[in-house]
Amino acid sequence: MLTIQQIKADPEHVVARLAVKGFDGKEAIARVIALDDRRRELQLKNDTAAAQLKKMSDAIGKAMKAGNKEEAEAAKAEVATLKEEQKGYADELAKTEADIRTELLNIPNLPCAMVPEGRTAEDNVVEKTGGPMPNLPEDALPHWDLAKKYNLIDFDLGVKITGAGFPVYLGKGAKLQRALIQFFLDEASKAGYLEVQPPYVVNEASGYGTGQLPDKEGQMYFCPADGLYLIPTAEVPVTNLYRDVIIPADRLPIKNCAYSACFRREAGSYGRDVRGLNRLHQFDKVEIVRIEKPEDSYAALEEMKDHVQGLLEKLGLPWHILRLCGGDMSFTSAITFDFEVYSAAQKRWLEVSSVSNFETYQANRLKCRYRGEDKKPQLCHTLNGSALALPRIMAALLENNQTPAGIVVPECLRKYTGFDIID
RNA sequence: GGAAAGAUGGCAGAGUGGUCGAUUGCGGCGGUCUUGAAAACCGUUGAGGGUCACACCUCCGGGGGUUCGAAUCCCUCUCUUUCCGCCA
Repeated sequence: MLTIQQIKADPEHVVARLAVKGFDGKEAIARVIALDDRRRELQLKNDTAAAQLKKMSDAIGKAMKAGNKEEAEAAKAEVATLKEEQKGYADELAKTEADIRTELLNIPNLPCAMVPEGRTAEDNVVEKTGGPMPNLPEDALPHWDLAKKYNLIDFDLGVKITGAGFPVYLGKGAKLQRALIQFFLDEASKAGYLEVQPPYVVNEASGYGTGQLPDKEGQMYFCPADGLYLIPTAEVPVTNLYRDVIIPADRLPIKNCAYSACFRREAGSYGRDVRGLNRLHQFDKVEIVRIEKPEDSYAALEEMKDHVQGLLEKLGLPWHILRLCGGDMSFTSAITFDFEVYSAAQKRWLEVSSVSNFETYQANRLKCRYRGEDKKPQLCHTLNGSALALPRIMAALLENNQTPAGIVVPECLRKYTGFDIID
């Protein structure tokens, strides 16, 4: 969430930036400022009363010890009214603080200066394009047909044992999945990311820490008996490793990568978007997460983009990078770049990675801080990116690499798959 | 699933109603000594709010209560550990 300091420093600017995200924050910001003013006022009153109470209690203690019974009793009576007064302040203070938090939780992050204006995905800016565009014959098959033809994925079996959106990978399909995971993890390790294996289920505090709660409550699978959420991305457990910690400056940057299964309810999706591997309830992803000093975070973001681009280059897929416009960005992000690959038989671009800088927005919720030169703890910047999500990579690979002889496995994966063609 | 114990500062670990935000040890930082280092010794070392800066206030897992006064007593929730059972 935004910090009070951020908001109070320049409220007009905050409202203006929120507008870029299509969020009308004028009233909410005004409410936050009013609440905070009230909070300070109450804080002062409460502190004064509490200090007075403390002094009087000490005096009573001393009187008791000295044996001045009557004096102590008299003081007790006096304390009672003051105590009543102080309790009133304390209660209202607590309520005001809770109100501020509620307001802040519902205000999205500010898009940074580089974010283009826009409402929808149509307004995203194509920033860079690369990779060889395949030249497929007219009768090229979409990946769901290829998956069936080569017995790589059984969607119906998934429906039987679980439901739609939970495919079963078989044989070379399963091996290709495993190869991709290993390839991605190895590449991340080479780039200096520490590999982490996190739990796939997290508690409520972690959900709030990275901003899935309360914003995307309905998008996560929830286990009511235990109050736990299935992770929608490894970003959640990995970033939350740094919740409530103060990191010594010399330990930054922190670079972690993690493979995990990801679970998303995807309520409200339908149509061609969900066909085959395009949108699943469970999928695999390798995620990279960084904790940075504020002054380093944008350089880190570039490095992450280069890393993702490198993966797509090695896989030989046609890709482009979108700079998301304000309206298409997520609640918590300050800037996001989406990577899409071209799925040649479907003739459409598929999102395979999303690389974001959250600046201090997540860190403020997480209370993830570092101690710099001046000894005072201050908020870190957090970043993350997919490197990469598997299903659409799989879809594009199957479609783009189909030949009359079979599906050609990219060179970089062969040492993991143990085969170079699917036939 | 059954039983017990516990939750205190970066860590370990005291503290059972009155200057306790908290003894002490380790670790960290600064210094003395040393050519340098180690050892030893001295000092320092939590977070949040608030202030120009002080003052001041809050925080001993969360919430509630008793009391003039709670880390300490009571209730409740959560979590952790250990033992038994079951099991990969």
